[in-house]
Amino acid sequence: RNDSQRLGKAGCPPEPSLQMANTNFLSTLSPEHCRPLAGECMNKLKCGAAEAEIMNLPERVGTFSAIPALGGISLPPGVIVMTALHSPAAASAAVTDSAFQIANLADCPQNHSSSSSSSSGGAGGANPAKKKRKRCGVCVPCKRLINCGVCSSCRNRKTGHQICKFRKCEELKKKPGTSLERTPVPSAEAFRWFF
DNA sequence: AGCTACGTGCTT
DNA sequence: AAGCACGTAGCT
Repeated sequence: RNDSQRLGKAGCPPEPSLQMANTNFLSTLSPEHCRPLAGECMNKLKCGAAEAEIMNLPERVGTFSAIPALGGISLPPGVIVMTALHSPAAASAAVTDSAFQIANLADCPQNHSSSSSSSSGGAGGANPAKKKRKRCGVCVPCKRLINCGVCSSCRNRKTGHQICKFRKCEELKKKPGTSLERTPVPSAEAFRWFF
């Protein structure tokens, strides 16, 4: 059983434009895709909450007053986006897709991995150089939820053991040590996710 | 135990 | 340099 099967109708057509179209925002609206498709840490409760919030959006999209964290303050969408992206407080009460995923980062094992992995390692980091890096979770590829199903990584999943090329984290593409923690997402990209 | 996907060596 | 194949870390 390959991923495209597990993801249901996931295999998207080879057209780049269509692939961009399925760049995960809409899919996030579906509860089904709320599940950890990529084996990442998606807290089910949060999923449900965010899902409910997202469901609220369409009817209030004019003012975005549906965002509880902002106390019903009406602001232009752009302002909300930027706020959500850069304010941890806003992000923790995520409503938007991007903010939702940022919020989930807080729950990612990588953020408390210092305790869990080092202890579970038995040797407990006796071999830190061997440690696998983890996806940043904020870059565009990381935000993709669906395997394209047509790239070499998808096609060769059995032997290649690689994540879909369109989902390969930008940070992981670089050599270890060449990055400054997390690469901030360009604001233009943020808008793209939001709308 | 089984799965996903990172790291790395080999091949093209 | 890019792609492929494999080992295996990390997670469920």
